[in-house]
Amino acid sequence: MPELPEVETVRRGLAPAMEGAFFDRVSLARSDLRFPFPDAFADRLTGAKVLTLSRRGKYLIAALSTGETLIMHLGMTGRFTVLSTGQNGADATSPGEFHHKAGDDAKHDHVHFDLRQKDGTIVEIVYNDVRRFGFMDLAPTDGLPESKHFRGMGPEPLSNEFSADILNAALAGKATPIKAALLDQRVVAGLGNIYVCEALFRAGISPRRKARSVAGKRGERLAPAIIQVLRAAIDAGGSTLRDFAASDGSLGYFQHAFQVYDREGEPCVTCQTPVKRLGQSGRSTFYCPTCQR
DNA sequence: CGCGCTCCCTGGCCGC
DNA sequence: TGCGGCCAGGGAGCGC
Repeated sequence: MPELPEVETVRRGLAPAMEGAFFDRVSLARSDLRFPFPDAFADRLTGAKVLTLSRRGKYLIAALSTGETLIMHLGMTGRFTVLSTGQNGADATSPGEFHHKAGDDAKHDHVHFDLRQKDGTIVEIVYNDVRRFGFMDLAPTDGLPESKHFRGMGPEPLSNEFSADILNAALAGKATPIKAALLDQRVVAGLGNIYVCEALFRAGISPRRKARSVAGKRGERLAPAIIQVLRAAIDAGGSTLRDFAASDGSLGYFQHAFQVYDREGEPCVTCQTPVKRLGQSGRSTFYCPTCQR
């Protein structure tokens, strides 16, 4: 479940291999993931230089020298593995040069990128996605914020565009439970089920409370709680939870710091009340019925 | 338009 | 030991 911290961790893992490098070869094992790849996907990438690798919400964004941007979403189980062949391209197709990728099944390797580095070496990046909820797209770099994946997306929670006032304004008038509101990428970008549960716990707010009743005093607590839990998770290198591995194959440790998520029946870290599980908008919500009001 | 629900996809896990 | 069913969940789409 890569959410913002995990995607940021992946970005940091991929950036050294991608920024300033050229797509030397692109190959697809199938014509679609969650959605079909865009027309001539491989051709449009081949030869392009990666100018920057950034992130918006849960999306990875590679700005290219061609005027297009490569947009990548990891869905539920998407992972990137960086394979250094140590040689300049000739070895890239030699099976002996491929490093073993612990935990991955090659039958779910869907995309291969060969990236030619400034020093001429080739670094291979493999995208593996068991459930194929991830996808890739290309869009003109010019006007990207208004393109379909980003239009209407809420503020980046770790940027200056996010604050308690901004959050309160987005929640005002919403009758939906605060849990559902925070999962809505138009309210704030990058939160998923885990970090919404954790942020609500840290802010002492019940996931069942109407969003509009959070706007105000509780919103003053919620915005900092969101920022803090995301920062802590990024610092820990992202959580791993079942399917996730960082792009360099290492695992994060934030999962050990979950205070409510996936802890049904276990004692609340604050008051010892058993953590409750609740179904909301088709997802599980975990919360402390005593601490969260 | 806002809101809530289903679907997509696979593998891990649980109960029988 | 095998098998059926449930669960994980981000985002698109659809219906009310």
